[in-house]
Amino acid sequence: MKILYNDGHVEECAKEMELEVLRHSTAHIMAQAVKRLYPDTHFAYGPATDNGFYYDMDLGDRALSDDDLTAIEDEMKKIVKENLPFKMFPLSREEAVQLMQERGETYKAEHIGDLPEDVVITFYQQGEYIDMCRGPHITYTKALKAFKLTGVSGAYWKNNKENKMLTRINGVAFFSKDELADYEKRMAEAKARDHRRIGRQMKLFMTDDLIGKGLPMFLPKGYAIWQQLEDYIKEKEQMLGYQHVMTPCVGTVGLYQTSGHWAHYKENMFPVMELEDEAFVLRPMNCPHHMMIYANQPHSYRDLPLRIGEIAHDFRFEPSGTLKGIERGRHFCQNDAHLFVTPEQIKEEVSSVVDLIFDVYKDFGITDYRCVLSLRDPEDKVKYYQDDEMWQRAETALRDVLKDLDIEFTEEIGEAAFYGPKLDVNVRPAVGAEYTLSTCQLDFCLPAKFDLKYIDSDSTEKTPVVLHRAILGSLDRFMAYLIEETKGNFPLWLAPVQIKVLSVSEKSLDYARKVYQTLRDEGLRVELDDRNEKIGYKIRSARQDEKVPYMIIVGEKEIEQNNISVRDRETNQTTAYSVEAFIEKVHQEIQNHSR
RNA sequence: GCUGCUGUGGCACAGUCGGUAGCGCACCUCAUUGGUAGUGAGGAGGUCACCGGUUCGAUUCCGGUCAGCAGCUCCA
Repeated sequence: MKILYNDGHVEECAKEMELEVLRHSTAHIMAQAVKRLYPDTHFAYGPATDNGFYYDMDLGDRALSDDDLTAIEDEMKKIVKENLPFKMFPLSREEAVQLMQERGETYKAEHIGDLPEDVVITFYQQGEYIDMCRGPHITYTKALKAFKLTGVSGAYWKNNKENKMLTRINGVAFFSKDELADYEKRMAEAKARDHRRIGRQMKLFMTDDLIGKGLPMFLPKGYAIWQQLEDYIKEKEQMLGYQHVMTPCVGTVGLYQTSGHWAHYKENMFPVMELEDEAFVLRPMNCPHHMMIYANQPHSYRDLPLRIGEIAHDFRFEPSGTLKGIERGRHFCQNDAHLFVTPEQIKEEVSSVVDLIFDVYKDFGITDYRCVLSLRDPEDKVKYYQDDEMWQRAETALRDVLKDLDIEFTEEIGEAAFYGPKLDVNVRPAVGAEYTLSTCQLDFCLPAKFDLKYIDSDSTEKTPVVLHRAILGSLDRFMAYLIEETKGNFPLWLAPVQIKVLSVSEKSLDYARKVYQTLRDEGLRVELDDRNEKIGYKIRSARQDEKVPYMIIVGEKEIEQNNISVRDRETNQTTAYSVEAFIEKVHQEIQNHSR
């Protein structure tokens, strides 16, 4: 594909850049179509994205409907058919500003002011449409063969919520119609494994307006998974010397004033409850409680590291628009722990936390993640605790550990917690934006605020350092991730229903009940389908609705041979087992935690 | 929270250019006793999210509220 660069020359485009250029040019063509249909539209930014492009624009008071999008799409097709050439011309800064102002493009004019002095300001034009842009672009509109407008939403000018909200039209573009069809197929599949949908289908959790939005409730089958996760991670932690505690879901306002959370996050907390002479809030996090546990008794350096863990219920008043099933709710359960360590122990403890994270990911087969070293923005004097020396020390310490451990990571400025830098491990859900699954945060700040001490070997009082860490993050979110990764086909050890016994007919009912009871007595999560239905139908519903790992089919044949026929979810193969041999196999498999 | 879209039985959807609604799955009953992805017949279930307005009449049109979805912002 030939493209037009902003110095005017045309050249074959590097393969890896082609799609981006095509998509960005699609944004221009869309803008042209919009301008034809709604001449008083003013444009802001219109970049290429992962699968397509968007363009932010000011449409005045106009709201776009799906029909409007179709009309824009049709106009775009016309423009493609007209096969207009893309042309490029540069202008001086003054001329550029003047041209944009003449055309009413105030956002573009403002943008010129943000550009570096030495940059050459270029314009691209196809037909009657002119757009200030650094390019490069396709050479003719006919190069655009497969695109679709996917939706309209709002976005703030320059991503700042103080600014005017513009209309963003999103679209996708590909080289060919086949690729577009492929993309649409992938999107449909992603939607089908959205944890909210599967959660409802499999009866894992529910919400109800009368309970309140953002407050999911786990049903028996969802809670079965939950309990497995809780037991799993607590056992791992116990092996590593963690001690688990249980603390209340409320605390006084004073507690959060002491920690500093009050100043930063009170808008996102459920409002204060004032009773007798005290003021309480539902707790949004557990650090302060754990700090007080540490402070409950004096500590020697010999006690450290002290690892306090809790599967803790937290409440955050998240903005309504950010709620998303069990991925982000207003109540959730953290797999939280605070490690109280001496400065010398930081490296070893961070490294042990990182090991634990990856050990757990291995158990769950999680391979698609990204590590981020989240640093403070030194310019932001409001959000971050002000102590340059402390930040310097903490960020350097965390970075050094990550380097020593040979972990691949990117650094992101302004992503730190107010009290310290973080290592975040991020994943991408089936639908929606990337989020953090695990985190490990280095904190020199809260221990000082709570005046925590230990007596060092030289008999002097010193302040410990705290590592905040969450491995499964919140159990809710982790479960959301697992649902989407497995499409509800949980591994045997997690499956809410591990085994389903299906009777062929009434003649085998008694035998089926006996098998069912035997498995239940083994502590297995088993169900019996003794409905008056055909075996094919029972298999279908066990597969489709409940995604049961093992189906046991029992009929007259099995009674005669005193065995069971086991159908495997993965292979759809049926194998004959004695009940004892099957129990042995299943226990074995659960122990191994892998399939 | 902001912008936009959506809201019809438990679920997934039709439909009504204004005259109070249907299909499939699920559910219940009966018959069928069946062997590896849907046995047949019958039945029950909805004041079309809620509140107001327009109208002889609103599920349908208009306004508001609530909820869901997408994006933005945010995520200790």
